[in-house]
Amino acid sequence: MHTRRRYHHGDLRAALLTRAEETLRERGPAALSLRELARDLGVSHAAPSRHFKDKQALLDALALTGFHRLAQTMTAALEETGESFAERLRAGAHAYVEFATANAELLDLMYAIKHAPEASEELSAASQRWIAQMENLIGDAQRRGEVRDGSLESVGIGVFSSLHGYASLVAGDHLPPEVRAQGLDDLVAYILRGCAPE
Amino acid sequence: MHTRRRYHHGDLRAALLTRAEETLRERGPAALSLRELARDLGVSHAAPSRHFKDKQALLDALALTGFHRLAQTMTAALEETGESFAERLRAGAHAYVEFATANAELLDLMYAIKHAPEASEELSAASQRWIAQMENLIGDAQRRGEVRDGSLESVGIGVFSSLHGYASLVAGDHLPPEVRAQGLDDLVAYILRGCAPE
DNA sequence: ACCTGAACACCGTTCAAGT
DNA sequence: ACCTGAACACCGTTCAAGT
Repeated sequence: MHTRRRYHHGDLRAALLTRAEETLRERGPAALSLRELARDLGVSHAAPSRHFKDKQALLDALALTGFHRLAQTMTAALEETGESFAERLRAGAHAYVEFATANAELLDLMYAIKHAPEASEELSAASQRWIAQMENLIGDAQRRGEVRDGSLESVGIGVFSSLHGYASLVAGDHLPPEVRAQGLDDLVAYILRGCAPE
Repeated sequence: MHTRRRYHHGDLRAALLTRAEETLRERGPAALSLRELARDLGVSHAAPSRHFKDKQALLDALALTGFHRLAQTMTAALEETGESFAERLRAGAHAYVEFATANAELLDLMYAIKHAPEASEELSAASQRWIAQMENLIGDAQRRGEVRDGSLESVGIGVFSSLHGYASLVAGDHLPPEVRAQGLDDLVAYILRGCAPE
């Protein structure tokens, strides 16, 4: 029992990320401090630097885990639904908005402007993965004749923008209550109109 | 000449906001420090607290100036264009995206989740002003028969979401280059389809 | 009214040193 | 490899005191 944990409880890197996400969710990004994380995990304040070269590196890693979880959520949601574009879009939209509201601060971090140059490559790849996911969805629907012709980009840009914009506005609590109530259903109907064949 | 400025150069509050926006733009939000602002303006580090009760209050005030400038920009853009919905939408979309790219960090701040409770009322009022602006635009277009019937909210939600989402994605550099090139034109066409009468 | 100066309790980061 | 302890140069905030 005493050889299992050498200095701390096993995997400091993972523990830091987990704890960081908790405080991010509970007390916001401004409250995130490396020293406090170290204190909470019973480790010296210099220990985190073994795993993250600086604070930004930890934030970048946190954002990356967010994208991975988002991709999983989306995939799971799309597997559990029907084949029609309307059903798949609705499922995807619900999953994205649910993730956004359940992880509002993390979503902010994921799409934050300031990322370290080293991490930004990995991060933008991750952010473009769900764009690709949506593009696949659109491509399939085009082949089924449920979405208008045109390049994936030209049809997709509206879908990404609508979904991301709505999720951001809802997560940030920037929509008046009248809009929020029926909002997602209205949005899906609007997206379907924007995608409908001519 | 020596009675004009007592301790500093006249209006510390305005000077703080101006300087803060400069460093926000040039070095990002993490680089914003009250002490450095005070140093730059040749004033003691405790002076800012006379005008902003804490750092968050300064950030909130900065976000508010952003909303005011955005509203001005939008109004100006809409005054210089034609009467058709297509023209007005295009003008508004261009203005919003231009503002977003020219003030990317500020936009992040404006829509940040974490605002002080006292300021959030004023801020959400400001954020809902441009939503109202868009709703007016939509209402006018409905009366002209250029936009489908339905409540302003149900038609508007798609327009806000699309515009805000696209602006955020572009400002944050989260769109692949292929998409960015023709993106705004594609987006406007998509929004028009989503709004078109049945 | 508006600002200063000192004080307090925090930060992030680095680096020799320990195991 | 992984972590500690001390050190350095910063922070935000508060508060008596000055003009």
